[in-house]
Amino acid sequence: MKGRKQKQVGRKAARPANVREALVRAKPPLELVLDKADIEGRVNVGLRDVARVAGVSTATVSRAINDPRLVSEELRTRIDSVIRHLGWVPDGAARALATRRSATIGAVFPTLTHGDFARAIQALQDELTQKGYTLLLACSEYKPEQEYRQARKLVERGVEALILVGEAHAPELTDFLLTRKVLYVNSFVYNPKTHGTCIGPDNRKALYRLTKYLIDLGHTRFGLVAQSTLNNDRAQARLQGVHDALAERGIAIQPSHVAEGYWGINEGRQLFRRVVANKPFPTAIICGNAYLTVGAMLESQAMGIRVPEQMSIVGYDDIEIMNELPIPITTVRVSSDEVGRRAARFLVGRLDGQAPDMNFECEAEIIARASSGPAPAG
Amino acid sequence: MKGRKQKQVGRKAARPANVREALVRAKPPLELVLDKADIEGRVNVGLRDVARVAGVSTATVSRAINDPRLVSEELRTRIDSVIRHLGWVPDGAARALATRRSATIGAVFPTLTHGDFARAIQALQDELTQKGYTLLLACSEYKPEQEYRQARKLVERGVEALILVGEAHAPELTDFLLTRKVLYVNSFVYNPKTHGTCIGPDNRKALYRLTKYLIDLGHTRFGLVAQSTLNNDRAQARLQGVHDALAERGIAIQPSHVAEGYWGINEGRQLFRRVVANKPFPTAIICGNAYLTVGAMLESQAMGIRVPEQMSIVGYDDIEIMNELPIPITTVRVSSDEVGRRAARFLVGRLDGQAPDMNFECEAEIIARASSGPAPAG
DNA sequence: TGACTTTATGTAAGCGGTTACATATGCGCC
DNA sequence: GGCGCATATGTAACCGCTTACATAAAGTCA
Repeated sequence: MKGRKQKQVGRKAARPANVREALVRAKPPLELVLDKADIEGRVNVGLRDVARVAGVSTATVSRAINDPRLVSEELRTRIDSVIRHLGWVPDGAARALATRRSATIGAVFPTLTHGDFARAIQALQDELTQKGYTLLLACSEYKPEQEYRQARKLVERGVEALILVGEAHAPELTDFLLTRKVLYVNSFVYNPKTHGTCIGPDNRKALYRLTKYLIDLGHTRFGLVAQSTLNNDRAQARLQGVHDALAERGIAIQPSHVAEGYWGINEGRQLFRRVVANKPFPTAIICGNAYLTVGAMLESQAMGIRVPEQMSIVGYDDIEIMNELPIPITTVRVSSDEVGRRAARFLVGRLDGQAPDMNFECEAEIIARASSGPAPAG
Repeated sequence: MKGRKQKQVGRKAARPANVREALVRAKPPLELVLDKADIEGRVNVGLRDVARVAGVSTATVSRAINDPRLVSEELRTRIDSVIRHLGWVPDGAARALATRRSATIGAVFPTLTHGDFARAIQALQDELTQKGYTLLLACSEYKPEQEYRQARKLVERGVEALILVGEAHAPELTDFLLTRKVLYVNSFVYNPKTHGTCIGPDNRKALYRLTKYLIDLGHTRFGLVAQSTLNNDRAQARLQGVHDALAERGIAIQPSHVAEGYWGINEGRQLFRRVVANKPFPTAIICGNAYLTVGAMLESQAMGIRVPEQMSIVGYDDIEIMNELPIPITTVRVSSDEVGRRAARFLVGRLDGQAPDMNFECEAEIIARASSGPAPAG
């Protein structure tokens, strides 16, 4: 690194006494001193410079900014003004190193482009900022191995805790967290049986209940526009919920009425077409996420299917458009905000040595709208 | 801080020679040494421990991980295995402090919940990760003063550069960046006249052209479902573009045909109702952002207005649903990905001492769809 | 073969803060 | 007045890495 200056032997020894004492005694006009300090050649002002110019020790400056009560009124104001004039900003890395606290919390989300994750992140951030922490964010793109790498990097960056999504992680990651004793939480899931604290909805239960709701409406022929369960334990759990509810009533689902895909309105359309291609088509379609649902709904309308008279369509996740389409869609609402906020509070609490290690189940509420109704007669 | 151990006088002096030499000569089974190291009482393993266990100097370990070519094959593998066994993760803060490089870039976005910002952020992150940087993210919630605070905090955290959105910032922020000589870019805008590099579409021009496109279709009665211009220079510029185009043809817009609001489909609906309440209603409605547009479109359909026969509706920003509604919507497409990617490349380039300081205008393309057509006769 | 590179490693001084411990001063009270 | 204690400041040793400089060993070449 070429920026580094030549050895600065004697720096420490040469400076303090004379300069400082001169200052203390003479108290030259502040401006003058500042200019001098500027000129002196150091690229970045440091706490030491503040101390020198203010004529105090580094310890006092440090105290003045971290716990002002420890410093006399007079020095405090003097130091403050020097800081302002010098435009000094404390160096986070140095502070982190010295205190061994980074006041940073990391999060690895599959993606930012899902509205619910975005909302959770925003809530997370608000909450953390409020408590004096910073969020360090990374994306796994639904790849466990990338999740592992990112989490590692975050730990390397000194995060004091980690927020993950889901409960299924690469084994390396679990090992890593365990051996390093990293505090973390699995968000967007509720499954007390797995390792680690979890904060989120019980995905299985949510879809179990949604399915039962449809069964109670008399439906027996179901179709699934499912989200790929690859590397997505939430989607898996939801699917499980559907199957559990159906099995309970001895209802079988025809394989050709199940289509699995990723994400997006258009994808939803395609999958929907595939599902309804096999007559007699299902009277109830359950979709795996919000955008797939919107796609299914739009396609059903394009195909002239009457909803809910001929067919009920329900989804998961309650984004605004679910309620704004010509036929508002029945769905499951989970407060992503709450997930984010709770996760933040939990971790901060633990870091501050409070808060028991407790799982938290977020409400998953069925919002019944016009897209679902009784099964058509016959 | 109670975690700190008692003064460790003599630590440095006492350790190296004897222990190390013993190791080098004796080469006891690795496992044994590891246990010992574990037991030794230090909570976190550090590079020093790795060095000690591997029987080399700290410098060698450092080199082995940062520039392996400098270390002999033999030592390299020995060190690697010790690192793995010890589960050591280098301390980012210490490294940042020593190198005075954080390999971190900060970004302050108004919100994460806008799809285009989310996409830009994701692109940003991908690109940065690829180049070995980390993204530190913050939200301003459209408040300049919060933007300032967040940016400051990011600088404190040691970011080497900053990505902002828009060109209008709190004066304190501009000052701060200037005096601290922080590298930054204004994203999502293109206006070479302002201070700082900008990367994004020319918002004014984009809507100027969109408006002209409508004028060329024969429209003369315009309505605006505008996004609030408060603290949003992009929205302002877009509005300006509309006005410029209209002024050029001497077209006046009736004040009652302008409604301003924030965000959301529902908001779009309300604003749309307000605009069309004043007969004769406009034959062309220009909306300020994607969700307002969707709202306007849905409401127009709910009201039974025939689009585009009676009225053209156009928007800004091309999110998926714009193309999936029964009447696909004409809009302006800006590649948020590109904005993010370019911003990342630019900053990384500058940091590495390449890349000239150059503004970049992203294409803003008009995507003509079914929602716009010739003005109704008469 | 000896002076001169090159290559592999070690030594120790930082990086810019924090904080334990030492010191100095002021105050209350017997 | 002297003792104890609280308050305000200073001194300097760390935090866990990197890296300039020093050193030693192994080529290279005239």
